[in-house]
Amino acid sequence: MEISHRNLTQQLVHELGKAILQGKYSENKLPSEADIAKEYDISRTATREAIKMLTAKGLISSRPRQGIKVQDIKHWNLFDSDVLRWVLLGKPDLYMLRHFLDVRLAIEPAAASLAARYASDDEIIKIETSLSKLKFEGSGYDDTHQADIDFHKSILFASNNPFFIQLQTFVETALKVNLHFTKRADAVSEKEYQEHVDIFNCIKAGDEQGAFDTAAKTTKLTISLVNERIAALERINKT
Amino acid sequence: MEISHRNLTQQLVHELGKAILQGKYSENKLPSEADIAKEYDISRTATREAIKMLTAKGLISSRPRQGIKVQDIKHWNLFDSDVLRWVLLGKPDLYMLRHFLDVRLAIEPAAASLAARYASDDEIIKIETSLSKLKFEGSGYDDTHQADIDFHKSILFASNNPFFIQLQTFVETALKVNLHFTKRADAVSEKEYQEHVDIFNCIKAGDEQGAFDTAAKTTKLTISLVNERIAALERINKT
DNA sequence: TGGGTCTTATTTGTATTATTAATACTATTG
DNA sequence: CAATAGTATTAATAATACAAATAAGACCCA
Repeated sequence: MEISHRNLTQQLVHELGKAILQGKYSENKLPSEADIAKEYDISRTATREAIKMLTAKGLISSRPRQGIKVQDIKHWNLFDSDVLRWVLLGKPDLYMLRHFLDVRLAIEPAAASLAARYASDDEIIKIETSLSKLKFEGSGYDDTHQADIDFHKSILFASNNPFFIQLQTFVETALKVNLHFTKRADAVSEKEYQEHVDIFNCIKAGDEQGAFDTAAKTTKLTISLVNERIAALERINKT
Repeated sequence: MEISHRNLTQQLVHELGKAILQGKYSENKLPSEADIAKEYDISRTATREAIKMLTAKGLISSRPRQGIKVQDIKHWNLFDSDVLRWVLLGKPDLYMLRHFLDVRLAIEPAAASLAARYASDDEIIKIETSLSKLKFEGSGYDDTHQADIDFHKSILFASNNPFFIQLQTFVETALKVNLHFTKRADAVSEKEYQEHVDIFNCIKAGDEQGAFDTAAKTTKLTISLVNERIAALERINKT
């Protein structure tokens, strides 16, 4: 196999990352460095650097004489956006989507609550801007969903907590990948828009509990929808 | 400077990680690969591999002719336990502690709630075991706190959500580092123990809302303590 | 003078080769 | 049979050379 030009190491990281997450390597054992280098027709140096990057992300480990092994999932840095993308691309299933939604349910109400307490005027304006883009009728599907993503990101940013801020890319990556598979024809509905407005109003008013509750309500609704789909799927599998 | 033998790359990753987080590199600019290699008396190959690992963790970026630069904090993988350790060791301040507690407040009640729904019998037993070690009077300070950490970890594990499970090392690292700075003479108090018991009982009974609330209550108490200390600190700084 | 283009120097990126270190496996020997 | 020494495999490190990218300045021309 060959990979395109420009940053061979980065390319290989991506190729191997995807391959690992697709379960391409049986028994969690990768080929030796030399074999990988040969397979992708690049030097062992570049190969080793790619291996090191994947090691840093917790995906693999390598020891002399033992070779390169895939680590247990509990070591994977799932909050690394690369890893997350590979996971979601590798197994785009409803269960993983629910797991992810459960994290959002933990994160986003908390972030909204913190935003209600700490957001600066600029940060409030940022949230409001993406909210207005969400409403704008003439915009296309992609723009609307980018505005949706920006809305969530700006709330995380406004939390003024570096951990939540770091989760911006986490949420963005997951939302984008999920759109691949749950793409709906309609744009954001009026009801959804109203919920976003409610969240914003609570944040602007400094109502921490209200921001928490309204944000939780929105996410919970999505979760119940996914749970229904999972339940339906399981009924089909049983028969 | 020199670094000890055995896994030079790993050692260098750690040295550079700590140095970066201590703000050792002014203007966010690191020396060139060649200079770093010279400084630590290792080859450029090993240096590059260390650089790649730090790049994978989002700490730095490197481009030809431009050199190696420290990335903006929003790119750091704060949920990587290495990065987290460097952050906490680099700036052991109360503000970062509060930020971390705010994340715990988001994570742990949610995990407890999921555990109440999904925990298997084995996972329940695991939680109970660490709880019993927490109570055992004869155990020393370190053992008690390890049991405390294990209690929180076993709840995360019992959530059966890979994202929360991944946060086990996150919580463990942060709790251990924080103990360095907030070390109290007393062990876990009777009241704290009782709160842990309450959380466990809710999980065992499958009471999702109860597990959420009791877990949140415990963390909120700690947060208010830290907030008081911060407020006191700010009063001192003003005068 | 202003602005675009070319050259050059610097730094990372990649390749190649060799040597060392760690370790699983094997054979030897008491 | 068991402890030990040997052997083979693979990653770890090193040294070196060259390629590619690019920032900065030189240069040219309208």
